[in-house]
Amino acid sequence: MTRGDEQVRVRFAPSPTGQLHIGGARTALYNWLYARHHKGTFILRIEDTDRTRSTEEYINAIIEGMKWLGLDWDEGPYRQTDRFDVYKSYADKLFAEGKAYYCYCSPEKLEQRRQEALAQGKPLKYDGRCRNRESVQEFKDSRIQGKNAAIRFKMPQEGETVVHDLIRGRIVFENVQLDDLIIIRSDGTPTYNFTVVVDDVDMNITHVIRGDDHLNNTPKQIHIYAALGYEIPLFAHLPMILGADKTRLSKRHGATSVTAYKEMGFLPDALVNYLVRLGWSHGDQEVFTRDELIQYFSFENIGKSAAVFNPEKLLWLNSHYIIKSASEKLAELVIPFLIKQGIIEEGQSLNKEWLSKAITSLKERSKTLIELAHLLRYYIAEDVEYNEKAKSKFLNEKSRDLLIELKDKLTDIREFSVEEIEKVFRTIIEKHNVKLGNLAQPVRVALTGGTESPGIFEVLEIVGKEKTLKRLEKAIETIGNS
RNA sequence: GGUCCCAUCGUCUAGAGGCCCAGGACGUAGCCCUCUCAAGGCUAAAACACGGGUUCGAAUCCCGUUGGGACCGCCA
Repeated sequence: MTRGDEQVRVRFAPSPTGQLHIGGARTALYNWLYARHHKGTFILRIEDTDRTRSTEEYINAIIEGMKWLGLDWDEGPYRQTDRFDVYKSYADKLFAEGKAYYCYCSPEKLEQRRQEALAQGKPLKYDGRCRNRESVQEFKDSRIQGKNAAIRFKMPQEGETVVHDLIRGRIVFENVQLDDLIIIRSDGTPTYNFTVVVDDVDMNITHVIRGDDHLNNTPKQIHIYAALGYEIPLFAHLPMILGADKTRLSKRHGATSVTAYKEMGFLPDALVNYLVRLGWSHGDQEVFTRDELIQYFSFENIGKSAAVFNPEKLLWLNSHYIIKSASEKLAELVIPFLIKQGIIEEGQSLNKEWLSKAITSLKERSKTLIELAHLLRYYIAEDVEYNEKAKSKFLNEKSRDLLIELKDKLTDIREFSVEEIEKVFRTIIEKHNVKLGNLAQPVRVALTGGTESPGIFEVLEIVGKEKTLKRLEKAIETIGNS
């Protein structure tokens, strides 16, 4: 049995030194899709061994982000800080077997040597001066003396290491290039390259799917897997996500966290759909349901080159998903945005059916939930504020009589519906021999404050008879006063 | 500097030697629809980085050049 035939076990292993990043989210997504496609296990593991930079807050943010995206995990979240004794025992084992050694070089000394090497244009590699000189006894003595030593892993110094990457194929590394990396710091805590391997071994990970910024770490990790006596997992290194200037996506390119996109009014499905297409494709298809993604996903269709993050396309997908979403669902999602924009009070409830109807009229005009909430204001608020240009262009003597007549006629109709309202409009424009626009635009300004809105009959119906008449009255007064 | 990776429209991509004077999508422009704005429909401009091979034939395979990126930590 080879690795590829085993029950798939994959993991997403973020470090909580920041929010869940767009790039991390895509890595998580690909892991998730791979696991779901193969009916395998998806594990969430928090790599928090950097105690100075990891925070509880970020751990929560990552977990919330994963949940929001709908990427559910089957095991975990495991935390590496809970597993220090595990790493320690593996490190001791390696030391006992002569596969690791203690290093007494101080961080300052090492940094100094690195600088010198850099200045001389030499490779930045640990020179291995502690590699062969330590015996177990000497180590114990040094401990007793209170000297803190780090533990380094003995890398092979000749030959080559081949990484068989599922996306990139065969990649060969010369072992001379490999550094004897530190696996346990002098304070006794384990380092990243060691903990990943130990955890992957312990959790029986079959496929390591991660960003290709880890590609250069892979040969080193392969030797650690081997030293631990574990079969090497299969690797898939994903191309990076870049900013518009083609450098690694970072804060200066704008919003980079999943949370930020949530707050900007994006739908999780839109983000997922956008992210999945950044590097992966299925023919010409652009829009996918989750089930389709799970069904179609495979490494074969993942590209090798880095992708530039394009907010415009995300926006298009988001508007697409908003249009496709049920209004009833959007009615729930938009509430926090209405509160934030001060359109409703916290705890204030709106008639659900009415709100859904209002949203149906606005969906195709909203690229985000923020925009949707903003447009909703003229349906919900008691009053509207006029856009100055719109006011001077449409609320004037030319429209005054039409508005008065409209108001009178609307007052009399029994049913305040699109059909009845339209009849009234038609009667008036025929009588005065004007185009619909001559009446619709002034009414639009009166009802919404501006010149853009859904169909005017629809707007009237949703605003309702009482408010419509009130706003028409106010518009007529405004004309009179100007 | 060393190592590794990558290279099709502005951007995401299709393309597994002939189906490609390169297809789709976002964006851009124009037109249609129309009470406005959208949505939708149609149309247009827009790319195989360069140079050598291999081959009857190359976007596709090989080599080189150039360009970009990542990593080289007692960070992850």
